[in-house]
Amino acid sequence: MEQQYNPKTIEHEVQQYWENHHSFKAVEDPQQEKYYCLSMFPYPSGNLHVGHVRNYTIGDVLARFHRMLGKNVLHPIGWDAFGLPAENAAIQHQVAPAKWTYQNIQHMKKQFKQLGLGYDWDREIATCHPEYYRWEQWLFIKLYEKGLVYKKNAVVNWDPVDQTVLANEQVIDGRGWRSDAKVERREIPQWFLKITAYAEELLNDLDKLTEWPEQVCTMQRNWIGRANGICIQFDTVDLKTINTIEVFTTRPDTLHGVTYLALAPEHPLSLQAAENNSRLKAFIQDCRSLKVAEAEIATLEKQGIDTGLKAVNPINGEIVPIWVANYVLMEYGSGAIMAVPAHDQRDFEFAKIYNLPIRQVIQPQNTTKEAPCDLTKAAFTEKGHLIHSGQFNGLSSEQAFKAVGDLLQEKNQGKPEIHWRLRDWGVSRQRYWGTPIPMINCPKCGTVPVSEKDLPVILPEDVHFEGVGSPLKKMPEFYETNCPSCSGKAQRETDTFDTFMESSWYFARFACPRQNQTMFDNSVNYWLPVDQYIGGIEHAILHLLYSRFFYKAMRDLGLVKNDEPFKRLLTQGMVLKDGFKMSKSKGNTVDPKSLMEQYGADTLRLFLMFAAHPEQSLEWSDSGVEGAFRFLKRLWSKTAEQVKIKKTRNSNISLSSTAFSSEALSESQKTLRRLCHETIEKVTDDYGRRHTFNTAIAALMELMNALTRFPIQTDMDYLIAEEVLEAIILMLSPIAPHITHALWHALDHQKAILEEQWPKVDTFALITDTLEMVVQVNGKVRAQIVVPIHSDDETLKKMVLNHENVQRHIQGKIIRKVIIVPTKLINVVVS
RNA sequence: GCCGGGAUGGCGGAACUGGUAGACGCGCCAGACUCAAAAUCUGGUAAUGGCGACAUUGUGAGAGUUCGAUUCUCUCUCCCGGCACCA
Repeated sequence: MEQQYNPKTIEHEVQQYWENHHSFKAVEDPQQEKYYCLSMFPYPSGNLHVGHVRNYTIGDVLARFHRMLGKNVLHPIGWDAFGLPAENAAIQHQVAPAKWTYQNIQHMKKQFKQLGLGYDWDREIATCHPEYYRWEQWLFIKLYEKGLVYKKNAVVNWDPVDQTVLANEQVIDGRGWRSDAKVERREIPQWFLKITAYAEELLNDLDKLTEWPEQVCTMQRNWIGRANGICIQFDTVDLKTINTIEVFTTRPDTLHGVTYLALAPEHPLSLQAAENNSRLKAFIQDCRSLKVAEAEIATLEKQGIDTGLKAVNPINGEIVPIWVANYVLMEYGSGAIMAVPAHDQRDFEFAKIYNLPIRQVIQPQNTTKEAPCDLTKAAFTEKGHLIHSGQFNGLSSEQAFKAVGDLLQEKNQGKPEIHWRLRDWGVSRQRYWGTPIPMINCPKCGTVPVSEKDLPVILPEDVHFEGVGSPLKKMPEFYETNCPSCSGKAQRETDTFDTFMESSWYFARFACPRQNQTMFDNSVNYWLPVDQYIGGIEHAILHLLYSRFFYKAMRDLGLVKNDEPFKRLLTQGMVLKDGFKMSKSKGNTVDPKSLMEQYGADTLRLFLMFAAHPEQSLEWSDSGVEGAFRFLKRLWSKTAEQVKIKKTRNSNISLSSTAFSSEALSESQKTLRRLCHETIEKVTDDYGRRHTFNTAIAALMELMNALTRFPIQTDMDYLIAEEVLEAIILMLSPIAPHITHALWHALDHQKAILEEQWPKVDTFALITDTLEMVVQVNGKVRAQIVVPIHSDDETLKKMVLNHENVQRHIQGKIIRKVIIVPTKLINVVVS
């Protein structure tokens, strides 16, 4: 074998070997346990960044590890190919989005191969291929037939100069990014998927996701936001057109504390009131220049205007003013709220600004007298018991919830309701580079879905892209068609789907990506659900929730079995540099290409897995890479040395591994074997259960250090060294697959390392007869003692109290107690 | 603003169930090899005091629970992710 580690030639050769042997081709085999490992597919932006490398290396490590455990592994990859950046590139570089995207895919594919990622390339998919999106169009029509699709008006960011809809990302400080014009909210008809029909199940099934990070489940729970409350009707005073205002509240117990109502600026009554109120009209107009983003509204300085109208509190007949306020969302509830400044922080802030009364009606638990709590700085938002609430005084918040609800229901002015924060999913995008929505607008028949036999509706790829508006709207050859129902002249939808549509089902299509008769065939029942899904924490809500929704909807259409698509989830942290998410705009990207050229893919993979726990954000540093490279070089020369010894020694010195357990081993031999098998135990757990590749690598480095210090003099030394070295190489192979492939071959193995089994723990090697315990006095470490295993408490106590350093610290003091934590620690408490 | 997460040596990080804080790596220091340098190998490396044994302090800040807290509870500061048209 070569004396020098030369990653460039090795990696190329090994990659060639995998290619020639179709090493990663996945074939269904009902006899074998399957393992479907998937990293979230990338958007083909053109350049690979370190975050990608991290994501795909984690997936590759797990796929290779489970393969060595004997499972039938599916590890596919594809491209989330539709999206806004392609349109931007089209404008910037005068290249069609399709061409730009395909070039990027080619480029990134090459880089993925250079990274040594073990994908089944036969299953590669790109979402911009008609063979892919035809099934999305087909599914959309099925969902339409099932009543899960509807059309309604919804607000978008409208650029009045460019006459185009803008993404939130394209609105900067309230202005269009290209035109710099003040953005307006505009309502246009759009398609929606009824995800709220699954709200309950999406919430409840989170409990089944025991192998998901708890924080992701919590975020989804909050996002779905089940709210148990009461819908209350306030009658308006002297108003004929709109005689009630509906509000939703989760705190009916605070109903006596209502001092005003607040309407969203888009609320029908707001608009009506503005008709002969120019100040209000101007205010509503002002609110319209807001970007369509919740964060935008929530961080606003609270503003509002009194409409002059009044409403009646149904519980006590009190007349309260009706305001229009910018902090009330039209999308949530009924677009109107009852304001209780004393017990809601946002209402409190608003009331402070406009000098509206703040009336306490809830008193903290455990307080008996009716003393007002401090409401000068903030609202009291917790539950308690009622005061100043007439007949309800003295009730707890929970009791009042029911009592108030009952009374309102009796008076026919309210009813219990469950509200969801989750809103239906708007899937229309007024953009070119996306899946065409398979709908036809007929002047006679209205909206009609495209016939199944006419699918796919193909997106024309050869277009002239100006950047203002979608080219589809200027292409009669695209939109002019006939109505499937009456055959008369009709027009196609020119909007395309939200790109989250494609990513909500691609994981299932990997089971049968070339199937052109049906969306899925029987192979989905073999491969799904995904056993391990890996992706950025930034996808914790939207992508994962949409995918869960799709899966349930597809289940109800009989397309898949099971309730949840992803059994186990690993959310990787961001790769940061100088404390920021890497992005082109910040100019802080690290190019993996130059690192790969300098050190090779194995070093880059090793470093990324070593630098941090996969779920934590990773602070990039160039210097650490050197250390990973050094480790591989040491492993290389250690193996070369071992091979040399092998050649000089008698060839018949092979012993079966049981021989290692014999009493004949020396202390140092036993110690090294024990460390080796402890390491196998730890690394197996780190890979399989904990997914902490960083600590697995640290353990392998420690074992390597021990091996380096172990002198080889006898045949037994040599055999033990070989056992340890082979264990290190095998356990490192999922992370550094090229070098370990070469080293395994150099150690005279015929089988390729990726066909080998994961090393097994020899429990005999773990046996020891002493252990080290820590001795504390009053919780401070004062000594370490080596004790025979299974020592009884009395013996331990005696040993500890006789210890010189312990004696010094307990001298002249009274021993209060001695705490013994078996196998770990003894704490002497004195005073 | 709301929801979720994070903060540990000069740096990246480890400490899994409340039990030796700083594993492993980087960097730095010293030594070996070398005419010299690079590479490589060996040893040291939280701070303070001490020749040393050892002692004191120390995990963003402040409080609390406990024999014992990086770990649990509360309050706060700063940073990161998401907030429905970036993917």
